[in-house]
Amino acid sequence: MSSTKPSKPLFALVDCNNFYVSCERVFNPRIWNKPVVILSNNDGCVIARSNESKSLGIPMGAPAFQYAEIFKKHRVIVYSSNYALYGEMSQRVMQTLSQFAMDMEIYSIDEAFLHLNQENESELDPYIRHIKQTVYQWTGIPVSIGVASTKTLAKIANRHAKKNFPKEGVYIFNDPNLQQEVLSNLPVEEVWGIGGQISATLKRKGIYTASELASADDVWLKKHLSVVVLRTAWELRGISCLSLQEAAPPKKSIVSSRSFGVEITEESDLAEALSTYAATAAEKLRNECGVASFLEVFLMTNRFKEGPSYANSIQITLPQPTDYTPLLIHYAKCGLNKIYKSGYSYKKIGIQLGGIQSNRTIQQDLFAGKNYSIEKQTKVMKLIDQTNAIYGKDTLKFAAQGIDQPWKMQRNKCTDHYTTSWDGLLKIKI
DNA sequence: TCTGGGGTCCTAGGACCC
DNA sequence: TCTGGGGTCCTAGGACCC
Repeated sequence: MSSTKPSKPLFALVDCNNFYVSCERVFNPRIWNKPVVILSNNDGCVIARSNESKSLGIPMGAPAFQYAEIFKKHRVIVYSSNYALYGEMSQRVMQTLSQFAMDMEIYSIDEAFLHLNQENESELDPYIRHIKQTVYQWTGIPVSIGVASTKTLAKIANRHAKKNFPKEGVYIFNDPNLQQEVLSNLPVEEVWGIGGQISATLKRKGIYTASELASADDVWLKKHLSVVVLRTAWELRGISCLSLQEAAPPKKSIVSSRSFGVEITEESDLAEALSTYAATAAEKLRNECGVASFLEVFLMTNRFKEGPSYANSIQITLPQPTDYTPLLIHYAKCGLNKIYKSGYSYKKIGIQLGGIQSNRTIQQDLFAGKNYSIEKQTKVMKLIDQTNAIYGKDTLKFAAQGIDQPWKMQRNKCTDHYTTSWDGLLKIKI
């Protein structure tokens, strides 16, 4: 028998506190300690809130127009979302975190799992606090950290830290009795992976808390729900079923869609918007070094509005997998033409690229002597991508995307692009 | 007037094959 | 009277996440 015992995995979940709000606060100390909310595209609904806004009872996802009174009454500071800023701040946080762990999974724009070595227990707590402190010092972003033997438990530890130890912002599940107590008090729908439908089924079975889910019957869970829920139950028991995904797996599909600033009726306007989203999706596709083998166009009227409604989608198989924007625009417009019906006011259009494979597969055709034009296409797109990367998005774009873009989304309260544009640099008055 | 966008995984069921 | 059975692949749709 081998003498080396495999060390038990230990996961830390690092989660940025009120991330979008915190990003804004880094560049604007005047909004510290004040209620702040960040709105979705078209300034539609609330997607991030400061603690002060949460205390005012403003829920996540609240339509902004329904809360206009409350915003006014409590002088809530309202911003449009500034994704250029948030994306860049996220990179800074992730880069900082990468110094502290051999293995790390970037789970979302504001969350990362770290794989910790099984430290001496007395050293673990100060180490975690050191990570938190360093991220704050280097980026200005406050984070909370939860540590446990599985990802699902680390999520719970993190939430527990945020809720019950906001000052420290750190919680480690290292006492089984305390862990059991936390799980007993945690409603099952707050467990990671348990949403509305599943929790409703669980409650019909008399399972209301995380600890009841942990001790539920495996066979029943598998039969009436799924292996996903079964895995979650195991994770709650401390058996790690979800491993760290260090490298982001290649994307299987890429979506680009937006609601319009104003509703539009003409096919020509829809085509402009669709071409723009096709160009965005194609750029993402090239960043992934992928080519798409089919695309889907979808189109819809305002689902919240009374009156005639229409929604449709169409899938188009491309003659050959490609990442070439003009071709994707062409086929997207063909799709639009097939599903467009006049007489409706449209609210949203979008494109999904699917059947994504590595672009190396297709480049082999180069050597076969056929399709030599692919080489040209690749050159052209590379040039455009590089130009836009250096001089800013849309420095070069396709005529099909339109000039006036009347459909463009509204972002009336957007802050400057402090970190990604020369014009956005902070100015200091002396 | 005004209600986001972008992903993943799993499962059931149909098509198809031998 | 009589209508196999088992396996695989694909797709649509459901559920969930941030």
